[in-house]
Amino acid sequence: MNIENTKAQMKKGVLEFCILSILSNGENYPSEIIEKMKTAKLIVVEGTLYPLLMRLKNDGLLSYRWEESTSGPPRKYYKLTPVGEQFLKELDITWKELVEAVNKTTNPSTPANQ
Amino acid sequence: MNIENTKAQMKKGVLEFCILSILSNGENYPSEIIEKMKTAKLIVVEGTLYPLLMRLKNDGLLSYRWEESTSGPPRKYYKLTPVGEQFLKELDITWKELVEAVNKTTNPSTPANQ
DNA sequence: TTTAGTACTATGTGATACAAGGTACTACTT
DNA sequence: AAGTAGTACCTTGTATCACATAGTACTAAA
Repeated sequence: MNIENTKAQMKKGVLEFCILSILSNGENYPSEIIEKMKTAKLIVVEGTLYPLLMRLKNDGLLSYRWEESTSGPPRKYYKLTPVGEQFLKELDITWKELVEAVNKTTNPSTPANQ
Repeated sequence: MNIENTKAQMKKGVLEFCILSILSNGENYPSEIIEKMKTAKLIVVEGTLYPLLMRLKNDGLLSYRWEESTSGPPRKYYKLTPVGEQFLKELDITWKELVEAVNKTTNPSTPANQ
């Protein structure tokens, strides 16, 4: 049992939310997503991101188009589908509820209401 | 892919944090923990909690004592060990960092500092 | 042709929330 | 005494996901 493992566990489910959020601001290809996550201090590696994008695409939340690159192989630019946008809204609520629930549990001295 | 599954995934790693937090305020036995979590809108079932408590105990973060009950079988009252208290402090930091990272990713228009 | 850099893909492992089922103790009823 | 309900603790099997690792393929420069 160590902090690193717990951090990894805490990230589960949250990555999905972050990726959809990033794509809601416009098209991105995987390496860009990794960069943006890193900027926000959320380290994600290829082995995590690619399967996740594949899953989101297969579930109809994302679509992509190929685009040639002048500096390497072609890139897959992903974007949200209407279903993805709807799902993102629900995830946003879910995340806020989780944060509030955790705060209630960990700060019982400062109840939110009552 | 549905919201319920994502909720379950988001809870990973967070439950550990919540349970340690609850126990930092004093001894509790499992059913009490489940009740307190439910009050905070964090539904946890026995099949999740018991293995988790066992693991935390085996890792030296928790200890317990038996106490007779007037209304059923004896109860296991859990409490934090010094190691558990230290770990909780680190988890608290980890949680705050995660919340900030997610907020940065999902609200890029309102950077926290810069 | 070789090497380096970029980009995408696939496989196997470990951790964990949960469903479902089981054991055991107490108190009340018949 | 036997049966029932309620409470409490425990175990097993499944699905999901982050990650490490390794691999494929394209471009450009040496």
